[in-house]
Amino acid sequence: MLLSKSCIYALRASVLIASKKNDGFITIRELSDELNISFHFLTKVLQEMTKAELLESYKGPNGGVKLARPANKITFMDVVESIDGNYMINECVLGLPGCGVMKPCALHDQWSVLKTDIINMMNEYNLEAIAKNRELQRSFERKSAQLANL
Amino acid sequence: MLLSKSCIYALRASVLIASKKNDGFITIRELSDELNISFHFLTKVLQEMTKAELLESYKGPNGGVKLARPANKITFMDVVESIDGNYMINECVLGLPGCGVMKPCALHDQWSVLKTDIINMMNEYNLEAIAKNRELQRSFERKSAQLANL
DNA sequence: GTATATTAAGATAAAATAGTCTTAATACCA
DNA sequence: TGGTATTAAGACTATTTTATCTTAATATAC
Repeated sequence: MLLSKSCIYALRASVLIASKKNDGFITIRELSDELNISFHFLTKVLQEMTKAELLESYKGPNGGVKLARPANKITFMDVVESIDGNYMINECVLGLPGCGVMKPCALHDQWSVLKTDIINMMNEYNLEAIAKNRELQRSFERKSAQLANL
Repeated sequence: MLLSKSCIYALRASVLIASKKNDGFITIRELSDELNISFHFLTKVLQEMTKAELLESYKGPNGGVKLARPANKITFMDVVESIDGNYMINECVLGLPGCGVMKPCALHDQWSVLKTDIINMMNEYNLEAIAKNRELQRSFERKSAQLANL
Protein backbone atom coordinates (compact mmCIF):
# COMPACT_ATOMS: atom_id res chain seq x y z
CA MET A 1 0.00 0.00 0.00
CA LEU A 2 1.45 3.33 -1.02
CA LEU A 3 -0.45 5.43 1.50
CA SER A 4 -1.53 4.54 5.03
CA LYS A 5 -5.22 4.33 5.83
CA SER A 6 -4.95 7.46 7.93
CA CYS A 7 -3.50 9.26 4.95
CA ILE A 8 -6.23 7.98 2.65
CA TYR A 9 -8.85 9.21 5.10
CA ALA A 10 -7.15 12.60 5.26
CA LEU A 11 -7.17 12.85 1.49
CA ARG A 12 -10.76 11.81 1.08
CA ALA A 13 -11.91 14.17 3.78
CA SER A 14 -9.99 17.15 2.51
CA VAL A 15 -11.17 16.59 -1.03
CA LEU A 16 -14.72 16.42 0.27
CA ILE A 17 -14.23 19.67 2.16
CA ALA A 18 -12.82 21.26 -0.96
CA SER A 19 -15.75 20.07 -3.04
CA LYS A 20 -18.23 21.73 -0.71
CA LYS A 21 -18.06 25.32 -1.86
CA ASN A 22 -18.56 26.51 1.63
CA ASP A 23 -16.56 29.13 3.46
CA GLY A 24 -17.83 28.06 6.88
CA PHE A 25 -16.85 25.23 9.15
CA ILE A 26 -18.00 21.69 8.41
CA THR A 27 -18.45 19.27 11.27
CA ILE A 28 -16.31 16.17 11.32
CA ARG A 29 -19.49 14.22 11.98
CA GLU A 30 -20.86 15.31 8.61
CA LEU A 31 -17.63 14.28 6.90
CA SER A 32 -17.39 10.93 8.68
CA ASP A 33 -21.01 10.13 7.88
CA GLU A 34 -20.61 10.98 4.23
CA LEU A 35 -17.32 9.12 3.88
CA ASN A 36 -18.27 6.16 6.04
CA ILE A 37 -15.25 6.57 8.26
CA SER A 38 -15.25 6.18 12.03
CA PHE A 39 -15.92 9.61 13.50
CA HIS A 40 -13.33 9.36 16.27
CA PHE A 41 -10.64 8.06 14.00
CA LEU A 42 -11.26 10.76 11.43
CA THR A 43 -11.18 13.32 14.21
CA LYS A 44 -7.66 12.25 15.10
CA VAL A 45 -6.50 12.28 11.53
CA LEU A 46 -7.90 15.74 10.91
CA GLN A 47 -6.31 16.93 14.16
CA GLU A 48 -2.96 16.13 12.60
CA MET A 49 -3.88 18.13 9.55
CA THR A 50 -4.86 20.98 11.81
CA LYS A 51 -1.50 20.81 13.56
CA ALA A 52 0.14 20.84 10.14
CA GLU A 53 -1.84 24.03 9.44
CA LEU A 54 -3.68 22.61 6.48
CA LEU A 55 -6.97 22.86 8.32
CA GLU A 56 -8.46 25.29 10.79
CA SER A 57 -10.76 24.02 13.47
CA TYR A 58 -13.33 25.65 15.64
CA LYS A 59 -15.14 24.24 18.66
CA GLY A 60 -18.72 24.58 19.71
CA PRO A 61 -21.94 25.13 17.78
CA ASN A 62 -21.33 26.09 14.15
CA GLY A 63 -17.82 24.81 14.67
CA GLY A 64 -15.99 22.18 12.68
CA VAL A 65 -13.07 22.26 10.30
CA LYS A 66 -12.25 24.09 7.11
CA LEU A 67 -9.29 24.45 4.79
CA ALA A 68 -6.69 26.82 6.12
CA ARG A 69 -5.84 28.00 2.60
CA PRO A 70 -7.64 28.12 -0.74
CA ALA A 71 -8.06 24.59 -2.10
CA ASN A 72 -5.72 25.27 -4.99
CA LYS A 73 -2.94 26.14 -2.53
CA ILE A 74 -3.03 22.76 -0.80
CA THR A 75 -1.31 20.03 -2.76
CA PHE A 76 -1.82 16.29 -2.68
CA MET A 77 1.74 16.17 -1.31
CA ASP A 78 0.88 18.59 1.51
CA VAL A 79 -1.79 16.21 2.72
CA VAL A 80 0.37 13.10 2.36
CA GLU A 81 3.26 14.69 4.21
CA SER A 82 1.05 15.95 7.02
CA ILE A 83 0.05 12.36 7.82
CA ASP A 84 2.65 9.95 6.47
CA GLY A 85 5.65 12.26 6.67
CA ASN A 86 8.10 12.57 3.82
CA TYR A 87 9.03 8.89 3.73
CA MET A 88 8.19 8.76 0.05
CA ILE A 89 10.87 11.26 -0.79
CA ASN A 90 13.89 9.88 1.01
CA GLU A 91 13.07 6.23 1.43
CA CYS A 92 14.70 3.46 -0.55
CA VAL A 93 12.47 0.81 -2.17
CA LEU A 94 14.62 -1.88 -0.61
CA GLY A 95 14.57 -0.13 2.75
CA LEU A 96 18.34 0.23 2.75
CA PRO A 97 19.66 2.98 5.01
CA GLY A 98 21.93 5.40 3.20
CA CYS A 99 20.70 4.45 -0.25
CA GLY A 100 21.18 7.42 -2.53
CA VAL A 101 23.26 8.74 -5.41
CA MET A 102 26.53 7.92 -3.70
CA LYS A 103 25.49 4.49 -2.48
CA PRO A 104 22.65 3.36 -4.70
CA CYS A 105 20.88 0.06 -4.14
CA ALA A 106 20.20 -2.31 -7.01
CA LEU A 107 16.84 -0.69 -7.70
CA HIS A 108 17.78 2.90 -6.95
CA ASP A 109 17.98 4.30 -10.48
CA GLN A 110 14.91 2.53 -11.83
CA TRP A 111 12.87 3.48 -8.80
CA SER A 112 14.10 7.08 -8.79
CA VAL A 113 12.47 7.71 -12.15
CA LEU A 114 9.11 6.36 -10.99
CA LYS A 115 9.38 8.07 -7.63
CA THR A 116 10.05 11.40 -9.31
CA ASP A 117 6.88 11.01 -11.37
CA ILE A 118 4.85 10.23 -8.27
CA ILE A 119 6.33 13.16 -6.38
CA ASN A 120 5.71 15.50 -9.30
CA MET A 121 2.12 14.40 -9.59
CA MET A 122 1.61 14.90 -5.87
CA ASN A 123 3.20 18.32 -5.96
CA GLU A 124 1.31 19.51 -9.00
CA TYR A 125 -2.10 18.20 -8.13
CA ASN A 126 -4.05 20.18 -5.57
CA LEU A 127 -7.29 19.81 -3.68
CA GLU A 128 -9.22 22.11 -6.00
CA ALA A 129 -8.21 20.09 -9.05
CA ILE A 130 -8.90 16.79 -7.33
CA ALA A 131 -12.29 18.01 -6.17
CA LYS A 132 -13.16 19.15 -9.69
CA ASN A 133 -12.09 15.82 -11.06
CA ARG A 134 -14.18 14.12 -8.41
CA GLU A 135 -17.29 15.94 -9.62
CA LEU A 136 -16.47 15.01 -13.21
CA GLN A 137 -16.05 11.36 -12.32
CA ARG A 138 -19.25 11.32 -10.33
CA SER A 139 -21.32 12.82 -13.10
CA PHE A 140 -19.79 10.34 -15.55
CA GLU A 141 -20.72 7.56 -13.19
CA ARG A 142 -24.29 8.80 -12.91
CA LYS A 143 -24.62 8.96 -16.68
CA SER A 144 -23.32 5.45 -17.24
CA ALA A 145 -25.68 4.19 -14.53
CA GLN A 146 -28.56 5.82 -16.42
CA LEU A 147 -27.44 4.23 -19.67
CA ALA A 148 -27.24 0.85 -17.99
CA ASN A 149 -30.87 1.24 -16.91
CA LEU A 150 -32.23 1.88 -20.40
CA MET B 1 5.79 2.12 2.22
CA LEU B 2 5.27 0.60 -1.19
CA LEU B 3 6.46 -2.89 -0.26
CA SER B 4 6.15 -4.73 3.03
CA LYS B 5 9.30 -5.59 4.94
CA SER B 6 8.77 -9.27 4.20
CA CYS B 7 8.66 -8.41 0.54
CA ILE B 8 11.80 -6.31 0.75
CA TYR B 9 13.60 -9.18 2.46
CA ALA B 10 12.42 -11.55 -0.25
CA LEU B 11 13.73 -9.23 -2.93
CA ARG B 12 17.08 -8.67 -1.30
CA ALA B 13 17.58 -12.37 -0.67
CA SER B 14 16.61 -13.45 -4.16
CA VAL B 15 18.82 -10.83 -5.76
CA LEU B 16 21.67 -12.04 -3.58
CA ILE B 17 21.03 -15.63 -4.63
CA ALA B 18 20.98 -14.53 -8.26
CA SER B 19 24.24 -12.65 -7.85
CA LYS B 20 25.99 -15.75 -6.56
CA LYS B 21 26.68 -17.59 -9.79
CA ASN B 22 26.17 -20.87 -8.06
CA ASP B 23 24.03 -23.72 -9.24
CA GLY B 24 23.91 -25.40 -5.84
CA PHE B 25 21.85 -24.70 -2.77
CA ILE B 26 22.71 -21.79 -0.54
CA THR B 27 21.84 -21.95 3.13
CA ILE B 28 19.41 -19.43 4.50
CA ARG B 29 21.89 -18.86 7.30
CA GLU B 30 24.44 -17.60 4.78
CA LEU B 31 21.85 -15.29 3.26
CA SER B 32 20.58 -13.97 6.57
CA ASP B 33 24.14 -13.33 7.78
CA GLU B 34 25.10 -11.47 4.65
CA LEU B 35 21.89 -9.43 4.53
CA ASN B 36 21.65 -8.83 8.27
CA ILE B 37 18.15 -10.19 8.45
CA SER B 38 16.83 -12.41 11.24
CA PHE B 39 17.44 -16.00 10.19
CA HIS B 40 14.05 -17.30 11.33
CA PHE B 41 12.13 -14.49 9.77
CA LEU B 42 13.93 -14.84 6.47
CA THR B 43 13.26 -18.57 6.61
CA LYS B 44 9.53 -17.89 6.72
CA VAL B 45 9.64 -15.40 3.92
CA LEU B 46 11.65 -17.72 1.70
CA GLN B 47 9.24 -20.54 2.54
CA GLU B 48 6.53 -18.49 0.89
CA MET B 49 8.68 -18.05 -2.17
CA THR B 50 9.23 -21.79 -2.22
CA LYS B 51 5.48 -22.37 -2.06
CA ALA B 52 5.10 -19.92 -4.93
CA GLU B 53 7.62 -22.05 -6.83
CA LEU B 54 10.13 -19.27 -7.26
CA LEU B 55 12.62 -21.11 -5.07
CA GLU B 56 13.50 -24.74 -4.55
CA SER B 57 14.58 -25.89 -1.13
CA TYR B 58 16.46 -28.87 0.10
CA LYS B 59 16.97 -30.10 3.64
CA GLY B 60 19.99 -31.53 5.33
CA PRO B 61 23.71 -31.07 4.75
CA ASN B 62 24.50 -29.24 1.51
CA GLY B 63 20.88 -28.20 1.50
CA GLY B 64 19.46 -24.72 1.32
CA VAL B 65 17.55 -22.79 -1.31
CA LYS B 66 18.12 -21.90 -4.94
CA LEU B 67 16.19 -20.24 -7.71
CA ALA B 68 13.63 -22.53 -9.28
CA ARG B 69 14.18 -20.92 -12.68
CA PRO B 70 17.02 -19.04 -14.38
CA ALA B 71 17.38 -15.60 -12.82
CA ASN B 72 16.26 -13.86 -16.00
CA LYS B 73 12.97 -15.77 -15.86
CA ILE B 74 12.00 -14.45 -12.43
CA THR B 75 10.69 -10.91 -12.51
CA PHE B 76 10.62 -8.27 -9.81
CA MET B 77 6.85 -8.63 -10.02
CA ASP B 78 7.01 -12.40 -9.45
CA VAL B 79 8.78 -11.82 -6.16
CA VAL B 80 6.46 -9.00 -5.08
CA GLU B 81 3.35 -11.02 -5.86
CA SER B 82 4.63 -14.09 -4.07
CA ILE B 83 4.81 -12.12 -0.83
CA ASP B 84 2.52 -9.10 -1.01
CA GLY B 85 -0.05 -10.55 -3.40
CA ASN B 86 -1.31 -8.58 -6.37
CA TYR B 87 -2.64 -5.65 -4.37
CA MET B 88 -0.67 -3.16 -6.45
CA ILE B 89 -2.53 -4.12 -9.59
CA ASN B 90 -6.13 -3.87 -8.54
CA GLU B 91 -5.99 -1.54 -5.57
CA CYS B 92 -7.19 2.04 -5.63
CA VAL B 93 -4.93 4.78 -4.21
CA LEU B 94 -7.82 6.01 -2.14
CA GLY B 95 -8.68 2.50 -1.00
CA LEU B 96 -12.15 2.75 -2.53
CA PRO B 97 -13.79 -0.59 -3.28
CA GLY B 98 -14.96 -0.88 -6.86
CA CYS B 99 -12.77 1.94 -8.12
CA GLY B 100 -12.07 1.31 -11.79
CA VAL B 101 -12.82 2.54 -15.28
CA MET B 102 -16.56 2.48 -14.71
CA LYS B 103 -16.45 4.04 -11.26
CA PRO B 104 -13.22 5.97 -11.06
CA CYS B 105 -12.18 7.77 -7.90
CA ALA B 106 -10.90 11.33 -8.02
CA LEU B 107 -7.32 10.16 -8.43
CA HIS B 108 -7.98 7.13 -10.60
CA ASP B 109 -6.77 8.46 -13.95
CA GLN B 110 -3.70 10.25 -12.64
CA TRP B 111 -2.72 7.28 -10.55
CA SER B 112 -3.37 4.76 -13.31
CA VAL B 113 -0.61 6.27 -15.40
CA LEU B 114 1.92 6.05 -12.59
CA LYS B 115 0.76 2.60 -11.55
CA THR B 116 1.17 1.32 -15.08
CA ASP B 117 4.75 2.56 -15.11
CA ILE B 118 5.48 0.82 -11.84
CA ILE B 119 3.87 -2.42 -13.00
CA ASN B 120 5.74 -2.31 -16.29
CA MET B 121 9.03 -1.78 -14.53
CA MET B 122 8.32 -4.67 -12.19
CA ASN B 123 7.34 -6.94 -15.05
CA GLU B 124 10.29 -6.05 -17.23
CA TYR B 125 12.99 -6.10 -14.62
CA ASN B 126 14.21 -9.53 -13.58
CA LEU B 127 16.55 -10.94 -10.95
CA GLU B 128 19.46 -11.33 -13.38
CA ALA B 129 19.25 -7.70 -14.43
CA ILE B 130 18.86 -6.49 -10.86
CA ALA B 131 21.81 -8.62 -9.73
CA LYS B 132 23.97 -7.22 -12.55
CA ASN B 133 22.97 -3.72 -11.61
CA ARG B 134 23.79 -4.50 -8.00
CA GLU B 135 27.34 -5.45 -8.97
CA LEU B 136 27.66 -2.28 -11.03
CA GLN B 137 26.46 -0.12 -8.17
CA ARG B 138 28.78 -1.84 -5.72
CA SER B 139 31.83 -1.36 -7.88
CA PHE B 140 30.88 2.28 -8.38
CA GLU B 141 30.57 2.65 -4.66
CA ARG B 142 33.97 1.07 -4.08
CA LYS B 143 35.58 3.41 -6.62
CA SER B 144 34.10 6.53 -5.12
CA ALA B 145 35.21 5.37 -1.69
CA GLN B 146 38.78 5.04 -3.04
CA LEU B 147 38.60 8.50 -4.57
CA ALA B 148 37.42 9.93 -1.29
CA ASN B 149 40.50 8.46 0.41
CA LEU B 150 43.04 10.11 -1.93
C1' DG C 1 -24.50 30.59 34.55
C1' DT C 2 -26.31 26.27 32.47
C1' DA C 3 -27.13 23.31 28.83
C1' DT C 4 -25.55 21.98 24.39
C1' DA C 5 -22.46 21.35 20.39
C1' DT C 6 -18.24 20.61 18.98
C1' DT C 7 -13.05 19.59 18.62
C1' DA C 8 -8.88 17.88 21.58
C1' DA C 9 -6.70 14.52 24.05
C1' DG C 10 -5.90 10.35 26.37
C1' DA C 11 -6.77 5.52 27.54
C1' DT C 12 -7.78 1.25 25.85
C1' DA C 13 -8.69 -2.48 22.50
C1' DA C 14 -8.29 -4.96 18.18
C1' DA C 15 -5.91 -6.24 14.12
C1' DA C 16 -2.02 -6.48 11.22
C1' DT C 17 2.80 -6.86 10.71
C1' DA C 18 7.30 -8.09 12.26
C1' DG C 19 10.28 -10.85 14.91
C1' DT C 20 11.78 -14.80 18.09
C1' DC C 21 11.92 -19.37 19.85
C1' DT C 22 10.97 -24.27 19.91
C1' DT C 23 9.98 -28.50 17.86
C1' DA C 24 9.29 -31.45 13.79
C1' DA C 25 10.61 -33.37 9.47
C1' DT C 26 14.00 -34.64 6.24
C1' DA C 27 18.39 -35.58 4.34
C1' DC C 28 23.28 -36.67 4.63
C1' DC C 29 27.23 -39.10 6.49
C1' DA C 30 29.81 -41.98 9.20
C1' DT D 1 21.57 -46.85 13.23
C1' DG D 2 22.74 -42.52 15.25
C1' DG D 3 24.35 -37.89 14.95
C1' DT D 4 24.28 -33.62 12.52
C1' DA D 5 22.73 -30.08 9.23
C1' DT D 6 19.20 -28.01 7.32
C1' DT D 7 14.37 -26.39 5.99
C1' DA D 8 9.26 -26.55 7.69
C1' DA D 9 5.95 -25.45 10.82
C1' DG D 10 3.84 -23.83 14.84
C1' DA D 11 3.60 -21.20 19.18
C1' DC D 12 4.59 -17.19 21.15
C1' DT D 13 6.03 -12.15 21.72
C1' DA D 14 6.59 -7.35 20.29
C1' DT D 15 5.55 -3.45 17.60
C1' DT D 16 2.82 -0.67 14.70
C1' DT D 17 -1.41 0.60 12.79
C1' DT D 18 -6.23 1.05 13.08
C1' DA D 19 -10.26 1.67 15.75
C1' DT D 20 -13.16 2.68 19.81
C1' DC D 21 -14.49 4.83 24.04
C1' DT D 22 -14.25 8.27 27.62
C1' DT D 23 -13.21 12.62 29.41
C1' DA D 24 -11.62 17.38 28.88
C1' DA D 25 -11.65 21.86 26.81
C1' DT D 26 -13.91 25.45 24.38
C1' DA D 27 -17.45 27.95 22.19
C1' DT D 28 -22.49 29.22 21.57
C1' DA D 29 -27.06 30.31 22.91
C1' DC D 30 -30.51 30.85 25.98
